[in-house]
Amino acid sequence: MAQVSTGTVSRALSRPEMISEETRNRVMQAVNTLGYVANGAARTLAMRRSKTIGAVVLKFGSSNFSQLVEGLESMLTNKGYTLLLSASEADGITEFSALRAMLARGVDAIALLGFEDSPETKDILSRYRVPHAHMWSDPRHGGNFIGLDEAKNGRIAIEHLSELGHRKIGVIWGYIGGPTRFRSRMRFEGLEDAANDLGIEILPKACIYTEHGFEQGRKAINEILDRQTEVTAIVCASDYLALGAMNGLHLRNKCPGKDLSIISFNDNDFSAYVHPPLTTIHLPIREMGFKTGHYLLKCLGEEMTADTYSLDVELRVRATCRPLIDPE
Amino acid sequence: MAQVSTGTVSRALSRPEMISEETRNRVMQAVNTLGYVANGAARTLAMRRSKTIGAVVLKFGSSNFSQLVEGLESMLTNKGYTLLLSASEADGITEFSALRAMLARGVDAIALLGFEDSPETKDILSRYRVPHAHMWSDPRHGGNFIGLDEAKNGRIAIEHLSELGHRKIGVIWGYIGGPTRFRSRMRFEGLEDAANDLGIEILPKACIYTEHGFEQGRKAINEILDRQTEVTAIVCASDYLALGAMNGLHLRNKCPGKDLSIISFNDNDFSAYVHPPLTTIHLPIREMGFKTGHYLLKCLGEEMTADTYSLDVELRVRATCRPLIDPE
DNA sequence: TTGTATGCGTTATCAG
DNA sequence: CTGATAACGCATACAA
Repeated sequence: MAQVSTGTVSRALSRPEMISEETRNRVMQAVNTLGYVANGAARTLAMRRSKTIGAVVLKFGSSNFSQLVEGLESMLTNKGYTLLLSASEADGITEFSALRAMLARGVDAIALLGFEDSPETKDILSRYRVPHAHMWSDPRHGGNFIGLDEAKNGRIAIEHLSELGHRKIGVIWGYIGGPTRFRSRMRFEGLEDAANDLGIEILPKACIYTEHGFEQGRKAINEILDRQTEVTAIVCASDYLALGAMNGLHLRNKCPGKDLSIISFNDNDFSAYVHPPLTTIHLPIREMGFKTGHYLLKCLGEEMTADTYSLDVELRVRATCRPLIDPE
Repeated sequence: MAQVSTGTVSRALSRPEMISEETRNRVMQAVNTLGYVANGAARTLAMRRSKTIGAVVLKFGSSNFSQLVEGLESMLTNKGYTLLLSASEADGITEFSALRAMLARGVDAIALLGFEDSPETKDILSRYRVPHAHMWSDPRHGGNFIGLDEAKNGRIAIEHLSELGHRKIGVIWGYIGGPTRFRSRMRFEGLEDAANDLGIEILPKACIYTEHGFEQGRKAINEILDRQTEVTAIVCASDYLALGAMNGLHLRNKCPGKDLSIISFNDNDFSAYVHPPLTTIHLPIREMGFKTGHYLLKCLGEEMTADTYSLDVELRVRATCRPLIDPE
């Protein structure tokens, strides 16, 4: 329609500077009236690059699917990439098969969440030399392990409680299986270290180790209350647990933040919406998505501006209603 | 390596029944030791089908991104499809450009959320004859409009309040722009109709029309309380508003569910985790994702089992702590 | 600056 | 049942 060869059209679209203004206009004209959209499969085949990043998010408890994916996606879109998502809880979708499917789709790089790092996985990943990153894992393991300084997170919680005057505290901790265990463990170690440093006592009788969940939090706080300890504050591993604990307190006519302080890490966003406000340590999940995208695109030789995404956690005291108690 | 032609390999992989057992084994053997994964781009090019569904979720207020996408994704994965996601809030990502990008990627079908249905959009959609579905829109508009019976939802709220004996109620309603406005409007009409039918009075002085959000809910309830009306219950359009309203009650030392009943629609999941439990009308968002996937795959000629996904809403009374008041 | 020709890795058609 | 061969629609090296 523009009276030019296919090659010229191709160049007009992907490298306009190589084409004279006149022909380019003619081509664009035709493109518009025809509503022409280049065939991505053919382009991928020819260029051996799909401009697509795969993300496979294996099901696990409190995975921050939504925030993480949002962060990753917006980063990629800005650079002209798209996100191929595999987050299925369907039966038989294993680590390996999900990965295989991604590779078959021809993704340029892969973001992983909740992977066991099995031999098979490692094998297929290395065989295809696809850039990949493990999200929410231990950043000390290397460049493609994107994650938080969990020990620091734990420390922040204790420091905050210490400043408020708490001396005897309890812990409701959530069990997480698999490779993500580390983040739970690290955070707890940070907790313990800081408690030692600051002269805070973690009463074993006020510590519960349980599954994650609202119900579990409620049960846990009940048990702790039954044990009649002297704790003035409880650290919860996740906001699910914390909200359950709050509810448990209410049910026994105690007021969170007054009779017993609760501080928690918020993996999710909803802990912002409870009353009385929970003291939460905000984890930068969305930013983790940014950082993952940033890393992968850099691996692909994309020009990336300086890494401005800090993964520092941020303490957000949401105690606008009642202050945490001062035990003195 | 298996001493066969490429054609045979292709068949061994995608149509095993056409191949003798012996050669098939030989091929599989080679596939395994080689770690061979077929090139999806080439396959797509040859078959003119990508086995990929695009979802473009335009940013808007309380979109249930996460649940909706999860539902859609699990449906697709079960049928061997994958999800190409575009949910960016990046600048300049318009309805049209997002759609274009999807088409360029060669998706077989498209799921839309939050679309204005502009002329351009319609044009490109019809030009490419790609099966598509509008999620969370008015199901009365046709087969590819997947959504809820919002009028019924409104009615359910009123019926429930009526059964509990409420006679004078208020409403905190959330404004949503764009084409999704309908769901808000429909729901409200259902509310009004049912109120008329059941002899319930919606006091204008206890009605607030506002943006969605936690803060907005808090302000709204404050205003309503200031107006000193006789309402015994408030219907909130979304759980964001409801949680804000709850908080507002607490701040004025009133107890939700005792001094004033609150009922809300829960678009999100977190309203399950508050105290005292909110009476909520659970909206089947995830199921909407299922249904969308079901519809699109059927358009693509996929064998689908009978449609078992009901989009009926479900009233979930979470009043395990304190009952709604009986105003008699 | 533009046209031509070849290759990208499959699937599908058609013989054998 | 299997092998050759021609699309599939684009990018690119090379020629003009």
